[in-house]
Formats: sequence, structure tokens, C-alpha cells
Amino acid sequence: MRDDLHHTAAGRLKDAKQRYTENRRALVDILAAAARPVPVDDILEQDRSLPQSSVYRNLAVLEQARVVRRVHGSDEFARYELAEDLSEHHHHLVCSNCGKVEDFEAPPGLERTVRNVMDVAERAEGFYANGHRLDLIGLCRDCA
Amino acid sequence: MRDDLHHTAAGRLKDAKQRYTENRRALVDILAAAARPVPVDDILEQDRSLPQSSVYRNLAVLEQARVVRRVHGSDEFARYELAEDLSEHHHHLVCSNCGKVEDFEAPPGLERTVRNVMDVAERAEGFYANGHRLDLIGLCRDCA
DNA sequence: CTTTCTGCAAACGATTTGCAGCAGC
DNA sequence: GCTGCTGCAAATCGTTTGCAGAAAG
Repeated sequence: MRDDLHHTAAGRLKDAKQRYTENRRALVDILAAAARPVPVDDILEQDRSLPQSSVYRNLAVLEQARVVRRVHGSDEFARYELAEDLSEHHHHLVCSNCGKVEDFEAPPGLERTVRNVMDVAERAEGFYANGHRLDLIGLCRDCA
Repeated sequence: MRDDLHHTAAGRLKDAKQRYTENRRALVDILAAAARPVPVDDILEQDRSLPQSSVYRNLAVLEQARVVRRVHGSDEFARYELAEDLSEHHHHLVCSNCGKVEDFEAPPGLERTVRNVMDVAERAEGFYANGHRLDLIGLCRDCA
């Protein structure tokens, strides 16, 4: 499973004419292990051997190769998670107090409804949606 | 209608022990006139008499007073819109190419579905949602 | 070998803040 | 007057970039 992930990541990097180096593999491992989008600072704490600039640069490369995705919380800090098709489809619980972001799996009916909304957007506004984000904003357990 | 808006804004600022000055009124007017969240740069262009620092400072004050709300697009620029209860409830079409954000009114069935999801989040995760954002990500008419 | 990656340190740029003067109450 | 607001210019800080050396292929 984890091997499969690395295999896919390597393939996508190769398509983008990029190498799958130690540092990049480490980033993918950290993101795969997390149950939430990870802020850059957390990554640096989890692996002190990674220099800040390399982390930023490699996350940008991985994002372009569609291996990871950047996520916005309620604060200014960049957070990253694995690309949608490398993990389960899910949504986010965003704490408006502390900025934390948790993954959340929505009940099945929702996806169908959202699909309809995407069709409406296309017909009504000429907007070609290829994805969506549904974030619930509120107070996490710690801040409640 | 517009007067009512200013009246409400003034009241909320008073509650926060803030004054409703010319500059702040101008910001509310600009946001009320837009059909989309407005980036700070656009505000500065629309009213050259507003100094950058005042715009940032006043938007922060207005946000704390719950008159405006900060919105995240797909780029790094801060965008603002009127608080949810001062405008119509709506969602956003976020262009993943140019970062632009458009307002979009979703069909009624969606809201009911989302309400259910919020209940699920509370029971399953102990997360007290008080709002949501559903953004469709894709290509706007110009970028398609 | 050639191309890409790394890590340091310096640069960048959107946003924030200190401060002296001005305006609201 | 006292308190809060303004606008300038300087500081802040997450993020980006230039460059010389190391590593991948």
C-alpha cells in the first residue's frame, strides 16, 4: 500500500521530468502518515534534517507533479496533503479559533448533491468545475 | 437597503467600541457593490485615496466586528466580502488557474444536505460547526 | 559528464506595526 | 481633552530564489 504510493509518486515525478529523491520520499511519507493537512512547520519539526528551503521547493515540485495538494485553513500557513486520488476523498473541519484542520469523511448522499451543484455551475455560469471543497467551519474539540 | 447596511455596520462597530469613519464606510460600499470577494489590490485601485495600511487595518477591524469576512482563493491574496448575514448566502467558484473567485448561489437542496453533514460532524468528531464553505474548483470562463 | 537537487544565505512581498499628527465624541 | 483613527515609512515573517557544490542517471 505504502509501496504502491511511492511507486505512483515516482511515476508522476518522472512524467514531470523530476527525480524521486530521499527528501521527496520523506515528504510523501510524512503526509501519508498524517490524518490531516500538515503545515510546513510541522514537517520541519518531524524531520529536523530537512532544510526549510528544500521542503518548500520540493512541496512545490510535488504539487506540480500532482502528488500533493495545498490546502487553506483559517490562518495564513500553507498546509499540504496527498493528492485527492492518492488518498480517500474527504472534507475538512476547520477550527476558526486555532486554525487547525482535520480530515472528515462526509456521508455518501453529499457527493451526489455536490455533483448536481457542479452541473448547475457549468450550465449557469460557464464554470468548468473539476473538484470541490466542502469545509465545515467551527470549533474543534479543544477550542469548544 | 444600502442605508440599512450602513446602519447595521455602525451598530456592530459600536458594539466593538469602534467608530464608523469615512474610510470604513468606503470599504463597506466597495464590498457591497461587488459580486465577488474583493482582493485588497482591487480596493486600492477603486479608491486611490485609501492608503494601503488603513485598508488592511480597517478590514481587520471590520472583520472583528463581524461586518466583513476574509475569503481564501487559490492564490495567496487576501480577499474580503460582506459578512454572511449582511448578504445573501452563497458559495464560491474558485478558478484554479487565475485565482479569481466568483459568487455562486447553490440550489436549495444543497443547504439541507450540508446541515445534515454538520450534525454528523458534531456527533462523530465533537466538532461544533457553525458554518460551512462549499467552493467549486475549476476553470472560469476566461481560463477555460 | 550532464542535468537536476540540495542547503545555505540573501531577497521578496504581502501584511503588520510604530509613531506623530488629526478627528470624533 | 481624551481616545481612537490616519497615513507614512519601517519592520515582520512566511515563502522564494541565486548560487556553488553534491547526487542522480
